[in-house]
Amino acid sequence: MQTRGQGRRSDATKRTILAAARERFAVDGYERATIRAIAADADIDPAMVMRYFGTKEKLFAAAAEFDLRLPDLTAVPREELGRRLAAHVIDRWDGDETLMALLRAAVTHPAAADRMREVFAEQLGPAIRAIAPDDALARAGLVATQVLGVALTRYVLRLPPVTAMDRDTFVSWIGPTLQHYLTGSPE
Amino acid sequence: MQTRGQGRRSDATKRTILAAARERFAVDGYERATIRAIAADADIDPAMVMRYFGTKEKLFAAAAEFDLRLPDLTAVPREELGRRLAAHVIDRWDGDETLMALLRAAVTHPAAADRMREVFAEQLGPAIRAIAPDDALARAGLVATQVLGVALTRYVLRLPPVTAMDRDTFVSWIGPTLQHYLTGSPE
DNA sequence: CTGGAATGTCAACATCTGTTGGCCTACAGT
DNA sequence: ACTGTAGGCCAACAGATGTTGACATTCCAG
Repeated sequence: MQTRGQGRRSDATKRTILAAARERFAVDGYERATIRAIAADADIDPAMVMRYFGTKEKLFAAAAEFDLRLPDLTAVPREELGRRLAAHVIDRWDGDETLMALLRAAVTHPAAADRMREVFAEQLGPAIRAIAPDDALARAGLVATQVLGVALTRYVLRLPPVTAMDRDTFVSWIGPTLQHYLTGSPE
Repeated sequence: MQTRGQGRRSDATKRTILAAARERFAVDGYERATIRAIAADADIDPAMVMRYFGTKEKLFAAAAEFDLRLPDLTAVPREELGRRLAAHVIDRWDGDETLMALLRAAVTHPAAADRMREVFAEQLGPAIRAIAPDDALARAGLVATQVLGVALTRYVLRLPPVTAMDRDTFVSWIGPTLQHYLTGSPE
């Protein structure tokens, strides 16, 4: 038995599988991402995937563990909240495929949709409650519509005008919207 | 041969199949919506579906024919554009599952994503060019992020705070955002 | 060196998928 | 009444999928 050092040898394999799974789920969505394809990407026998993760469903759950990594919004000047959040979102997601995996899967797979709701209930909700106690729930929902709308059109559907927009222009447009949802009131 | 009157007898069957297909695609997405399930819903043999539509792709294409039915925005007072568009979107989509079908499928199925881009290029793009010739493309993209974000969170993911919001509150929040994207400038 | 656990490989399973071709039925035109 | 044809049904195919169990290999503690 070995309990110190780099950990089990199989941990490396597990990580390889997870990386391949994340990519496949991100590109293909839950149904089209087959265990066999993931295993082939990882250069590993499909049976290993089952041995380590038990089931496709559990493999997805492990691969789609998702952390928004929201910054501490209470430390941000109130009038900059929107821009800061917009910048964070785009910086966080350009180049990370975990969100795409989760989003693509959430749209067709009920369990993934549950997880998506969890992520927003447990991460976005509290963060917003900390800076906007009134109507925090509604505000979080509104922020979600805009933020996930960006994720959908930019990273998943790849609408040309949206992908073409550079980071700063983006922040200048989306920032004020989020600011309004966070600190404004309906007209 | 019969060419007048109610049309062929099979046209009714076709319509039944299309209705069932729209519902299944909307609920399950492209991959999980099986021809067999659609046929069962329509109380028809799976082979009939193939006979009439040739292939699953073509069936989807026929079922996801989608019209935003945008109103004539040039007839709307400039300062009301945002609210009017927000109201239209929510009224158009509450209760119509065609959008959900298209959206769910577009996320995992490349051909459906193409169609989604077409819809926005051919319907939203021109409508916005008519009222905002400058930066029409970028503005259309921004509008798409917010509008599709609403569609995604309200009708597909069903985030509780978003589904809970009633029509008028919604319009009061989303309207100004769209107004800004249509007629404003980045900060 | 040796035995047993951890890792990995291989082949097969049951099931579901889109799709096809043959067959039956009903009915319109003659 | 006869026939051609459109509409409908059944059974089957080939391929892919998640999953499983039996077998081989590697590795390390004793």
